Parts: sequence; C-alpha cells; structure tokens
Amino acid sequence: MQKQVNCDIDVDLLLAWGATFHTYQRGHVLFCEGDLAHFYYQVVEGKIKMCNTNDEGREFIQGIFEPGESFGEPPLFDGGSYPASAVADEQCTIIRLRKENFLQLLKDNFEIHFCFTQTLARRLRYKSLMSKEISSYGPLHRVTTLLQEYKKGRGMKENELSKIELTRQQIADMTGLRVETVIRTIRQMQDAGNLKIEKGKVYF
Amino acid sequence: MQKQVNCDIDVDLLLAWGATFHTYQRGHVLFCEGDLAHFYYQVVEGKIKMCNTNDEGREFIQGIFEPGESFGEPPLFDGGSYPASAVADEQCTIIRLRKENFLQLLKDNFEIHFCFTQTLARRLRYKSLMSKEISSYGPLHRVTTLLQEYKKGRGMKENELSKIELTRQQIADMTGLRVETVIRTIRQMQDAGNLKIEKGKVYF
DNA sequence: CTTTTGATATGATCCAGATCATACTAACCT
DNA sequence: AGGTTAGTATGATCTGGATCATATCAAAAG
Repeated sequence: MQKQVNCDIDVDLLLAWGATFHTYQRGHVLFCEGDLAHFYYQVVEGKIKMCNTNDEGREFIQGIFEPGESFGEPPLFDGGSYPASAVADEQCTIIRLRKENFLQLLKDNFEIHFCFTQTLARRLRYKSLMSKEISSYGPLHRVTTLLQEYKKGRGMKENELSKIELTRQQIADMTGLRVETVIRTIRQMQDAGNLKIEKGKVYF
Repeated sequence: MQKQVNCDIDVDLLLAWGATFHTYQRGHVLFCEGDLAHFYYQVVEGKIKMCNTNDEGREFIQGIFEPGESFGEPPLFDGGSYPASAVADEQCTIIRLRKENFLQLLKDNFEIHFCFTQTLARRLRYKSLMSKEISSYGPLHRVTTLLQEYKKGRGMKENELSKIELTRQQIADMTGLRVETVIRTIRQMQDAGNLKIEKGKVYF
C-alpha cells in the first residue's frame, strides 16, 4: 500500500519566484512533442493531457494531470525536448515558472528538489508498469491494471467502488487498445462482476 | 542531438560512505519485482538486466545497465517496491551503498542529487518513447527506434555503422515482440539496406 | 576435430484484437 | 419537447504478428 504523496510547489512560493497564471480553453496546445522546454508547469484547475500522436493520427496518452500536479519536467532536467505534447483536456488554469528560476529554486531548497526526485521516481514506476502491461498482457489485464493505478493515483480506497472519470477512448489511448476492444472488455468485466456500469459511467 | 551524460557516483566517494563491492555469476538475481529496496546499486563491470516476467514466463526487459550506470533507484526515493527484478546478464561486479547513507549523501551534495534527477528524467524519456512505440507502431518502427536509442545511449555516431551487442531475443523482450518477428524484421531491414548482418551480428 | 549449446533462420498455420459499419444513449442546448 | 453532439454498444470481417515446427549456423568446450 502506497500513500499518495502530492509534490506540488506552494503557489505563493511560485509567485514569489515570478511565476504567472494562464488559462486555456479545451483543446489548447501548451507545447508540442519535440519542442524545447522553457517553463516549469503546474496545474491549478482543470486537466492537462500529455500525449503522442502517431502517423495515422492515433493518440497515445502518456498521462493526465490534475490540480496540484506538475507536468513536462523531464526536459527541464536533461536538456532534451518534450517527449509528448501537452493539451488542455478541459478549460484549465496553470501556473508556470521560467526554467532558470525553477532550477535555482531547487538549488536553494533541498526539500523541494527531493520532492521532485520522488515525483520522477513515481512517474517512472507508472511507466514501467504500463509498458510491462502493454507488452505482455491482453486487454482484460491491461484495463484492470490501469483502473487500479487510476484509483491508487487519486487516493481512492481499493476495496470500495469509485466512479472512474475516464472515457472508453481515454482508457484505450492509455493502454494501447481500440475503443471497441475497451468497451467489450469493460462489459466483460461487468458480466464477471468486477465492476459496475451505470448510465455508461464505470464504477470500479 | 543529445550528449551522453554519465551520472554515476565516483567509486572512491561511495567507498568513503561505506559502500561495498559484490560479484555475481550470470543469472544471479540481485532483487525481485515487489521487494523493498535497501541499497543503491551501481554497475562496476558486466551487465545488469532489469526485467519483468509474466504469467507464462515471457520476459519484458525494462533496461540493461552497463558499467558506470546505476539501477533500481525509484524505490529508494518513493518508498515503494521494485517494479522489476535485477539479474546479472553476465558475470558482473557491482558496488552498493545502504539506502540511508545514499540519501544522506544526496542531501549533503546538490550536484550529485541533481545528477540523479537528470538520470531519472532521461529514464523517463526512454520509457515514454518505448511505451509510445509499443502501443502505436509495428515491428519495423519499434525495432528501428530501439536500435537508434541503443546507439544514442552509448554515444555511438548516428551516421556510421556500429555493432549492436543485443541478441534478437533481447530486442524482442525490449520491444514487446517475438524472436521470430524480430528476426524477420531485421532481415527485412537488411534487404532494404537499413542495416548489415555479418555472422548473425547486427551492424546499424 | 567433434560435440554441445545458444542463437539465428524460415515456412505453415492460427487467432486475438483491429477495423469497418451501423445503431443506440445520455446529456446538454435553445 | 426537438436537435445536436460526444460517447457507448454490438455484430461481421480481416489481418499482422503470435505460435508451432524444424533446420541451420557460430562459437565455445571437450
């Protein structure tokens, strides 16, 4: 059992370092796969989706970030470009801080720096888990694992049903499956009594 | 173009903090998926393979670590358990340091701490890349990307042929494909002039 | 040199999940 | 209420890569 560690930086502290707020409409692209990174980003309100789009326009969702979570950090540290694009999944507000200021902030503050190291470690764990799933298991196992991770990631209790705020399409794009396959798999899980569907919404 | 940043800790420094050397035979398991972490590990000689084994005994290789590289860090930071097992891929020597000492070392030394943050960021990038590949592309694309990453990761020049020190089976286990598929794909790449095969060895 | 072992090679068959097509449902808007 | 849209549902068909089977090759070991 792993407790939820939320590693966001205090908004007032960010503002003191010169951070600014920005609001975007659903669908707005904050940055693209391949771009260089200039800012540290943190979600204040709404949801940010980080994803790759392949040749044929199919999406792979690397992660969905909610209020309090930061996103797009790797390039700030390793100097490379973004491995995925960031898109506002609904209207949302973010706070961002210039890269140089962010790095200085870390240098001045061990606790915050260590917090980021922890965040990266957790992300790495999620990615290890999902790539294992995608490469070794079938739809049922993949979807089950994703749903479990989803619950764990938002501090929901393992043993009781929670409403899953993901569309079938999103689940598909996070597990490397097609919508139809996810829909069929979820129905199958319902038939087996592993989850509930109510007005199309999934409770797991 | 990304330059290779090697983020290992100086061996003498590790020894000063109480680290110890250990030698293992090919096949020795250093720790298992699910175990709790007690040590920081760094390869001195040989290769360490981190992998998951699924229900039917199929392997997924999360990474292969060579001299100078550290491995199995995430659980040291986030307090969770290992997401994969570590196995000596050939006879090898590693140096390890107790978790508490390692964390104190980071606390005392910003440069080293930041180096780890960078390492985690690079690993995260590799995983983002591979999970995108595995979920969105076919064998040809996946193998090509893996080979490119392999070269980049060891500072080989993009434009000239380098010998790839990976078996077809390893390539399969890193890309979520079967040996036969990898063999056929590599032949196909040879026919298309994208690589050379000499006595079974791949030059890319 | 011969044997053994681990890796590469290649054809034949099969099947889970993708793809295609079409319909239904829920929620929101005016 | 009717209309619009985004998401869910379900059947029919197709196919790329898995699986199975068997052969060959290369290097190490005896």
